[in-house]
Order: sequence, then structure tokens, then C-alpha cells
Amino acid sequence: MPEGHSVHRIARQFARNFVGRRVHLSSPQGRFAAGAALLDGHVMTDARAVGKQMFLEFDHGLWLRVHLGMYGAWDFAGDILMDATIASANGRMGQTSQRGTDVDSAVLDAAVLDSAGENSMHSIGAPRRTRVRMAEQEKEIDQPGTFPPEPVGQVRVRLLTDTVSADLRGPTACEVLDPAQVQAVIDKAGPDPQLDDSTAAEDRFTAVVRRKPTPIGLLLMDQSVVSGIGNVYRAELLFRAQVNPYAPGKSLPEDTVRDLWRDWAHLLKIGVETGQMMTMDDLDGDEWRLAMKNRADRHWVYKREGLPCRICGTHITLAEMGARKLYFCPRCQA
DNA sequence: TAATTATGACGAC
DNA sequence: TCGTCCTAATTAC
Repeated sequence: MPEGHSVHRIARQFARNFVGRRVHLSSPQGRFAAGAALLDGHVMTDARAVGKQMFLEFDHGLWLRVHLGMYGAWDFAGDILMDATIASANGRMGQTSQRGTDVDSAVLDAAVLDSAGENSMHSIGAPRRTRVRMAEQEKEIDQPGTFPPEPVGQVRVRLLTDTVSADLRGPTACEVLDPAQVQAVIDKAGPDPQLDDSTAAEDRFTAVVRRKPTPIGLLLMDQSVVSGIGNVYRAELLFRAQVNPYAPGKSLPEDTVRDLWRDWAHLLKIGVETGQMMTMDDLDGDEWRLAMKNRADRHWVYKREGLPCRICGTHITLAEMGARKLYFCPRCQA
């Protein structure tokens, strides 16, 4: 269920709780028993996300590659060091995003909301005994229990240290790779603004898009063109840019394509920092608070078919593109 | 209890 | 363009 922001957050979770520690791997479900044996008992040395792919490195040079697909998820349990959202926001106060929105005060709002107990997660400092499911969103499963927990359902692989466990279920990919194979996967991926926010990356994206006759709505979902965008961000980015999803890439003005890239970098950053796919920034405090609680208030067009466009009132259209649901405003995105 | 749905991606025609 | 794989939560009956 995740788009790029969640995969970066999950990689962070592994960096905080597993990197530098010896890990036992098993496959409670049995389907990954051979792969788990190749990595079992080694120290995790790195955790990285590239677009929607995650790579975990072990001390003998082999990697675990995981892609969650449409409904994969990681369940963490034990004494977990959680994302220090509040500390992060405090440490960055004053920075301003490209669009002129103060992302960090927004993050701080979210964190304050969390600490008020209205949302589910986040604390600072010491590990906390808990259970968390990380997919597109993160939710705390309240049920401390014993450690390690009994595997529930179809657990493809379990990673276990003295104090923390991580169960993977429903992935579309879970395999052991050598460094050359990892590099090959990364080489195929389009630029990920979370890893490379340079002008060169923007140039690369812009050049590729403006060369192709393919509809921009398909190009944004093509992971070799740009990494990390899924069905929600596709719809929202196109609405925010007032671009028709069917417009061929090569028909778009250069500035429009560059704006799409910069806006993706912007939304991805918000997603990584808040853990939410918040695509309506520029909200005031109360609106933001509401939107953080109710997904229905977070998007311009996604899952809003038949409802009035928030800008012009026209009914939002639902169509199909690339075998996925496409939402757009036929007037604003004419 | 069954059907539906999902924020992906791939390979065969 | 279609079928296929992966799983669980939600919705319908």
C-alpha cells in the first residue's frame, strides 16, 4: 500500500532499530526459508530506500530487497526506538520549503497533535514497548504481550534482535541479492528526490518526460522515469499543477514539467516527515489538524469522484489509466 | 460468510 | 490489454 514516503520511513525504522545489530531471520510462513537462511545471524550494516524499493545490507555483503507492492506491510514489535518527529521539527524550525510553505511548522503541528494522543505514534528518546504496523500509514496496534510475539497470519520473513522484531507480510518482492544485483535494480530506477534533489536529477526527469508521447499520467507512475510516485500522488500532483493526465509528456512546457518535479520533492518531504500523504498543504492550523485526522480532508481529487472540485465546484471525474483509478477535475485540468 | 478493495509491477499475447 | 501474484481489512449480504 505504500508510495515512496512510507518506504523511506520504514528504511529509517530499520536504520534506528536494526543497523549495527545481529539479526536472526526466519520465515514463519515457510516461503522464504532458503533466503532467510542466507542472511540469518549476520549484522545488519545498512538500510536504504530507493523509490518504493528497500534494501537491507548484512555484514557478509548480501542484501535483502523488499518491495511491498499494493498491500505489503511491516509489523514492528518489542522495545522500539520511534521516529523523533518532534525533535526533528524543532531542529529544523525556520527552514522554508520551495513553495514557500513552512513545512516544519506543519510537522510540528502534527507532532503536537500526536503527543496530545489524538493520533497514534511518535515519542522521543528511549525505546518504547509497543507494536506498530508500517505500510502506507502507520498505526500502533495496542497489545504489548510477550516478546517476541507469536507470528500472526502470513509472515514471509521475521527479523529478530534481542529487543525488536519486524514481520514482513504480503510483499510483491522479497529476495536476497549480491551487490551487483542491487546496483542493477538501482540503476533502473528513475530519480528519487529524497536521495537526489540536485538540478541534474530535475534535468533528467524533465528531459525524459519531454521526449515521450506517453500521457503524463502514465509517466508519473513509471518508476524508471521518476521513483516513488503511486496512484495517490499521481492524481494529486497533476491536480496541483493543473495538468491534464492525458497530455503527452512531449506536449508539456518545460516549466510545467520542472514544477511537477519540484512539487513531488515537496510532497515527498512532507510525507516522509509526517508519515501522511498530505497533499493539501497551505492549510491553516485547524484545517491541517483536521486533515491529519481524516483522510477525506487530505486530498484535492483522490477518491473524490462525483464530489465538487475544491476549486471550481465541477464534479471530480473517475477514469481508468494504466489499469489504475485516475481522479481529476475536468475543468481545472482541462 | 462472501465479495470487494487496495496507495504495484510483471510477463504473456 | 489482460491475467497473475502477494494478503488483510472493510463492506455487503
